[in-house]
Amino acid sequence: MSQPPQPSHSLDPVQLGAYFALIEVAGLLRHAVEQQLREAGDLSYVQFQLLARLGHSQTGSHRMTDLADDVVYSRSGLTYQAGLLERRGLIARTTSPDDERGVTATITDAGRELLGRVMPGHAELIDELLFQQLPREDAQALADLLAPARDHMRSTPPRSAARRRRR
Amino acid sequence: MSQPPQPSHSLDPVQLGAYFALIEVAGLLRHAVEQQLREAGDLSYVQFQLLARLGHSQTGSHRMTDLADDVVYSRSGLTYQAGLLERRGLIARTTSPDDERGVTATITDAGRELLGRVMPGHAELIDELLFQQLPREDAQALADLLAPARDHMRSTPPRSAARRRRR
DNA sequence: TATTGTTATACTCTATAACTATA
DNA sequence: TATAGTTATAGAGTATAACAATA
Repeated sequence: MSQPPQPSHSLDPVQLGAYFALIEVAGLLRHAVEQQLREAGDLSYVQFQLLARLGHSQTGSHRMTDLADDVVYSRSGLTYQAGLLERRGLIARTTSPDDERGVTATITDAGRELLGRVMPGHAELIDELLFQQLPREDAQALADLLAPARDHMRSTPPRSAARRRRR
Repeated sequence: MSQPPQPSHSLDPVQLGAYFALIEVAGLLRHAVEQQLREAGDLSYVQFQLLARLGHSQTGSHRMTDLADDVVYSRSGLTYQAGLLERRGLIARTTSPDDERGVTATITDAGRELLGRVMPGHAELIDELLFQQLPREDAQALADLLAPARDHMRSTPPRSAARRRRR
């Protein structure tokens, strides 16, 4: 084996610090937000994400597989969460018109209503915890810094690898 | 009630995008890292964090309460995780010398050894997923953007509030 | 034969409350 | 009386594998 030991793979202190800060900020933020969502609408964060995706889409609908890829990491996990949402009448599931195997989830009026009821407090909390500390132009900078990493992680390596392994 | 509606609390699209990107990047990153840690050392992320805190400290020790505040969100959660680590001989718990109520956790040689064994693959993964997409100076910028938010969330609002509520 | 989604199941993690011991 | 830590317990969430139905 003639590869160099692993000189490029070690993280320098700056990178390590950025990584830990990222994990910690997101963890604290998510923890706080989960409490708010639970209190305001009895929603877990995943359930909120599902409602938000559906609510923001043009049709209010998505296929289960797409939701699983976007929001959750396993299909059975999505089935579980979607079941909870459906039981509460916040989404509806119907077989997809174009593919009889597929299931299309659609947000209901009640779902939109709940989303609208939860969102203001949600935004307020995010604003308070994150953006009060961050000048507006820094929010843009943060988004720009994270976008390429997100795109890379969404597309390429570990998720598809895990998916392949699973079959 | 004469407060203004909530004009300053709504997030603009840039902020909303930054927030979602942050949550998503951290979530994907953490998910990938959790698999690596599980495979490389049969560690959960929290367990890794505990070992890392202890390993990076000068003495190799910390009080349980400090660890709970840093890494985990409830004391019983820490007791559980510390119990798992102790059972595997990766940490040791002793009553604190200065305060007989306290418990001091210390990383063992086996714990250091495992940390050392897990760390290269960990760094490699972070590098691949995050920093290959991020020029070095951007890593610094990211750390600088996140630091004030981290400090703010660590200190003030929801954790201490929750802690007070708990009593 | 491959893919979609669900189900059954087992497991990990987390939090609440009650409890013990020390300050 | 307050604090540190543990224990018991219960609940939520996740993943794996087996399965049914459609492509």
